[in-house]
Amino acid sequence: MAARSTIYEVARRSGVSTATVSRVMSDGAGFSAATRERVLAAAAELGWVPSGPARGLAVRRNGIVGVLFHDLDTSGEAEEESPLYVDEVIRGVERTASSVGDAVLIAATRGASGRELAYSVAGKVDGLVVLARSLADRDVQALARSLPIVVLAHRASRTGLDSVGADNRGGARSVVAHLLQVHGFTDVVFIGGPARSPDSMERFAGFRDALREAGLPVPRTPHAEGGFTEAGGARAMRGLLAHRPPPQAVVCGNDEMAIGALGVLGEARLRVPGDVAVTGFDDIASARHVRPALTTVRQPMRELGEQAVRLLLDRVKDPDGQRRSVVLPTHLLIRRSCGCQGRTARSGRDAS
Amino acid sequence: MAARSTIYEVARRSGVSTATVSRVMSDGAGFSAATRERVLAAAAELGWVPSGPARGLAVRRNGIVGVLFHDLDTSGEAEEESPLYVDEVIRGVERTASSVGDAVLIAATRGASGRELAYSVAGKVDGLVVLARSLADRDVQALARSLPIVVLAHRASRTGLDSVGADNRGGARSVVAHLLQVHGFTDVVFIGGPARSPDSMERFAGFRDALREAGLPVPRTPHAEGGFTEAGGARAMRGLLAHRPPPQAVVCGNDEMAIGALGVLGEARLRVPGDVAVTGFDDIASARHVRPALTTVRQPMRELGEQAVRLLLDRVKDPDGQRRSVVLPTHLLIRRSCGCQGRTARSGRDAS
DNA sequence: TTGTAGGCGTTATCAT
DNA sequence: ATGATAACGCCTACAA
Repeated sequence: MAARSTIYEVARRSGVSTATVSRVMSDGAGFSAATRERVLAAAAELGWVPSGPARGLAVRRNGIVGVLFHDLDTSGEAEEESPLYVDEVIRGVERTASSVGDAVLIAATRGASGRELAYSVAGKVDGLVVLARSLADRDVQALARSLPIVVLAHRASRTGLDSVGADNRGGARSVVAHLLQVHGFTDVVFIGGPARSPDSMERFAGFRDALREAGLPVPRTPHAEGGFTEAGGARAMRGLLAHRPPPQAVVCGNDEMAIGALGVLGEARLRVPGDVAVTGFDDIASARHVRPALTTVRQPMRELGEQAVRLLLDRVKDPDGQRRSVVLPTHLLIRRSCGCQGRTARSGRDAS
Repeated sequence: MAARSTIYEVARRSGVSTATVSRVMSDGAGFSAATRERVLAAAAELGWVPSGPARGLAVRRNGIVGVLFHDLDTSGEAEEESPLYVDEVIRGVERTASSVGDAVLIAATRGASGRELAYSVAGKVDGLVVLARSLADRDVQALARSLPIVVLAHRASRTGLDSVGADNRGGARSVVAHLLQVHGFTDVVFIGGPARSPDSMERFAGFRDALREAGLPVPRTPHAEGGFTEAGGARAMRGLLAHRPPPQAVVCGNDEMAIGALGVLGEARLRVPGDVAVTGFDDIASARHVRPALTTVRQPMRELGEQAVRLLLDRVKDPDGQRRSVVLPTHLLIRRSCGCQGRTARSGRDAS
């Protein structure tokens, strides 16, 4: 592998100046067809790839948007937090970024080491979308001073930045209302995700909304905590069963925990939905493959990523425009695990 | 959002030269504690984030590794090619890249537009891992002239570059051998992925190996083609059933197609594994959630990404070192869909 | 149509 | 311990 060649070599080889090479490469005008051919030929012969950094320095734009997300320890242990969610968001980001010719820089923060990485990434991109819990609020604020940032799944109010999120609260409220109204349950428990997850908190709030509206007692905290993982959901379910009679329904903060709960209920010889109903949140692929198929709330993960990039690109163009905050609707997906046969309803609301 | 500040402003504000600021930021030596404090304070006040491109230009290293993969059209249509595989690979790449402080630039190619994107990405990274079918061979070769590249899931021999892949052939051979030897099947069909997919071709080769070794007739081409998607697998299965009596077993090129086939068999009132056995490949999450749980071959997707980056980083350090090619072992995962009750066996081989 | 030259923000080499 | 200053590779007026 030869060393990277530069615009100077291309210029010399094709007998023109670097300015002309640059013009040719940027499809600009101001050169003859013959010149163009010579330049292109020289470039091809040398296998020249223009330096992104050099160009970025010159035009003050890198053509890169960054995504910061949270990942568990690199230790390779069993507990994996819902990679599917993040992956879908990233996919959305990638699609809309590449539709305008931008590439996507991704970086996962893991505890303390994340701060450094975040700053490093910030220096390389034109803008940053920051997922929940990937970076401390004060660092987000600090970075926001020098580049456009949109936060995703944060409690928007706290940052004052452009933000996008899903209607977690409304979605949770609608599954729970379904459980209470259609199935007439009165003994319903909630298995939450990580305590500080905004998503988990909002979903629990929706859970409480539904109970309150039904005139049932409203718990102050989730009945158990499963860290958004399948193993965690299983553990939480086991804990629940150890301390009390089985509830009529268990509402899980996400699908993986619901799947974990399903497994434990099966081992305990409890029928789902016959003995206890189960619901999830997100609608990951496994939700419809698991048996019974999981009643859940779909959140538009990919669209979240897409919207985030749209806001970001707009912000890059207009750094001082008005702040925007969009919340995407969620949809109730009724399958078997709640006791229904498979209808579908909708819920959620649009945004500002 | 203020404009990005520069090292000059930090230098002026802290009353030192840019050289000193640079030294402080790079944890180097050669400055007093007091100076260090002043510089850090000034940097914090200004919210300064060093410019990645500028630094990259100066040190000739960006701290970015790129990943090029293939994605279907952005049209948002139904058919999604196994995102899970790519996501896992990317995750592996991200983990080992970030373990050395590098960030990851991802870009999906979609048909023709991909070429341009690929060249643009190549200019921004220190090295590139190129997944199968994301870029034409000649372009890979061209890019390889100016930066380190490792190909993933290519037929290594064709490129002459560092490469990593999984033992697809051995894995496929082992499931099929299981079907033939343990279950005594003689009428087994293969549903392949995209015709030009190296992975699919290798798996089909393994399928043929097993038949040949068992003294059974060996087909020249897959019995059907399902494009690696769930919908495609369903379509392929339907086609098969329309033209012939149900086979004893259907071996699918990947898990999503197997899941699609499972659905169609159910609709056709054929029992799995009672009437026909089904196997997959990859071991995606849904494979163990679907009923019956899918007998499949696990390929170490994340490790593929990790290995790729290791080779890449080594290559960056030693551009002229010897070419390396690693093939990771695959594992047979026996579950229910083949007719067993859930044992587990292994298969595969290591590499050079 | 084409060339010259300054600037983009850092790092690194010499001096001091 | 600190400061000038020349790269790094490209773009873009400004000239010609």
